[in-house]
Amino acid sequence: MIYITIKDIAKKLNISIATVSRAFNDKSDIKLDTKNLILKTAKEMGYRPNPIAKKLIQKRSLTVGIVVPEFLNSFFTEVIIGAQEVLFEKGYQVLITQSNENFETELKNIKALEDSMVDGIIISQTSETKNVEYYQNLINTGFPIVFFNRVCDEITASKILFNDYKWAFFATEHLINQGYRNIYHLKGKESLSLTNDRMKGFLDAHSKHKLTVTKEQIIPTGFTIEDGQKVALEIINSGKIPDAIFASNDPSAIGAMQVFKKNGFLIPKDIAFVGFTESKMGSIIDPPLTSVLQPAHEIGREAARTLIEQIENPTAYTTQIIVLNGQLNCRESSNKV
Amino acid sequence: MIYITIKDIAKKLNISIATVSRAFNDKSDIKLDTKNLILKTAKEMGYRPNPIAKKLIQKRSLTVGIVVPEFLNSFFTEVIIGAQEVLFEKGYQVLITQSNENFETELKNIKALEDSMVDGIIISQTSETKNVEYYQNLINTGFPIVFFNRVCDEITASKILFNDYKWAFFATEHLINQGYRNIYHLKGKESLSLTNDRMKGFLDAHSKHKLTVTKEQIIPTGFTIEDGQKVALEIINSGKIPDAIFASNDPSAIGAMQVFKKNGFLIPKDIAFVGFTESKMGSIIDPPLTSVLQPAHEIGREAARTLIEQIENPTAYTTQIIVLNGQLNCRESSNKV
DNA sequence: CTATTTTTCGTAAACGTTTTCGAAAGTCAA
DNA sequence: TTGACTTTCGAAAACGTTTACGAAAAATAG
Repeated sequence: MIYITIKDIAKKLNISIATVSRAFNDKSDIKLDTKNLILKTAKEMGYRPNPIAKKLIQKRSLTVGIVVPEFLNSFFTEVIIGAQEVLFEKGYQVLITQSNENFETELKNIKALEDSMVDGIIISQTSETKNVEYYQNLINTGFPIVFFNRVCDEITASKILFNDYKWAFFATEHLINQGYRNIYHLKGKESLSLTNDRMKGFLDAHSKHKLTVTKEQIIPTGFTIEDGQKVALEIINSGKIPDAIFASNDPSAIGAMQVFKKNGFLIPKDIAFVGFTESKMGSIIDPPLTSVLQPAHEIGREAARTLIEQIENPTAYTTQIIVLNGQLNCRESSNKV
Repeated sequence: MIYITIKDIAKKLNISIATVSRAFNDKSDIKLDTKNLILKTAKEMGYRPNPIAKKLIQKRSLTVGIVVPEFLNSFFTEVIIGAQEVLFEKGYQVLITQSNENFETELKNIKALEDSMVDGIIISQTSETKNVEYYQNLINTGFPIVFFNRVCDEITASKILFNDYKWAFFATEHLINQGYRNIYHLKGKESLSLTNDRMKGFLDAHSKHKLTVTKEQIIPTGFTIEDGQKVALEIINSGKIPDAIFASNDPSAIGAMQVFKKNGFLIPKDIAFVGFTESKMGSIIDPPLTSVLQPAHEIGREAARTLIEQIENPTAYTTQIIVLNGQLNCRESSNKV
């Protein structure tokens, strides 16, 4: 690969490289004629500016990194698509990494992105993330970071959030309104604040309707289909069967639902299900799964917007907490007849 | 953000920057003592090498780009995960872009990646891709590219393929063996070679069993759930109902299946379904969808391996066509009882 | 026509590395 | 002690840009 540089153009036109550079950067101190000449011959020669050199001198990479815990579920990929839209529009490159729900990998990703000199990072943490120190240090140096979805309360930074409490409350209340009285909650990993928020919503909905919740009704679970299956088996084996399950995400709800179905339970007659974070799978499974729709696309766009603001205005910037709205998609899985 | 450079280290230790550089690059011409001293003080000072400067001088970015048509379906994300594994291991950064099944966007992505000076590209084209010129030019300049899954026959380059013909043949034969005799094929977009390969497999399986195929049995379709739903409606409205459908991917099979179910057809009793490219959704839908499993993960790894080979050995390299093996996951949707 | 301002351009330094070349210092044998 | 190697290091150029500074040229004012 042979690259044409501004030197080549300068030599050919017998002018200085400074002038050539000016032609490409919309500088005022260049005659229109020469500018056009340069642009024309540059095109003829097949010149393409070297972004690496530009980055080196401008100390900006025009690249931002995105870190997600996984991308097999469509939630994160939709967020990414949304973020990419606004980032591309503003001329930013996007580096995507996934942590495989593993904190070590997450840190590696962050460091790799730092090494790539990204101008900022959009991140949703793994469910294993505990060590907050690294992030806080990074943030303290002024490095632009925006968190979304999976965040730690202890970190002070801009966050794009969903009102997990409110929607968990609504989802639970929906079940209560349908007449369900013995509802179990599959809550996620302890380290995430969304876990507690959703649980609190679950609890408060019960309080509001003067229903008590016992310890057994709340079961720590992971976020995968397999986790849901495992928990469902345990419940069935215990012999105490709830009449409804509110899971803190769709995959675990689906996993549990599969196992109950396989064991002869009718849904929603014997046991109802509500998930969280609307997934394509949820609308396809039989019966279709009631779930809280998170505005994934909008979350991505908002995160990107916030990050760009922080990058391009580092001094005036103050951390923002943005809470987006959702929707409860009621479907058959929770429809008491 | 204040960066420590090798200059700072050199100044502090009263040595030259050349020596500092040598310490970090495992060069032989440096005393072990000084090397250790440099490494130690560098660490103390919080030095991190500037990858941009390194790229500029080394004319290599140690970054490769991945372009996929979409990533809402798990196939492509799994390929990406596989590719990332081997690329990260070899020290490469990965830039992921998605084209939204749009050829314009695909070209934009390619150009953005070129501008980022990636060392090579792994790509699966959109179903709209027709203009082959751009790629052929790029390849002719010696730029390393590896294609996978969605490829054009006219382009000569390294490709990681799946034997679409063979597995479409097996899938069809499976239906025939189950006793189905009036099988429709939802084929994909014309521009992709996999479309024709899968159709040929479909046809040849019929020939082998001395069954004729009429024109009506082959229906051009898109790759989404919605496309499948649309086609299913058309079939139902036409009044001529096949006893089985072999779709050229899972989403279109699932979409069609949903519509048939909703219209009172029993699956697989009234109509059987077979998909292609095993998806998570396929195993979750009721009844579970028979589908051809593509080794997505392995495809990614193989593509990465091939690309790295080409990047690191540009002269000796010859284009490779690698064909990977699959598996037919027989499930209830095609199980004639 | 001179003086002043404005426009246009070239020189050179800078960004943070790697690397070539040559020189200084150390080692070893005779 | 001398010469020949070997080891270790520094000076400086290079990668492809941008940009501050100043000078030349052109335009304008008086």
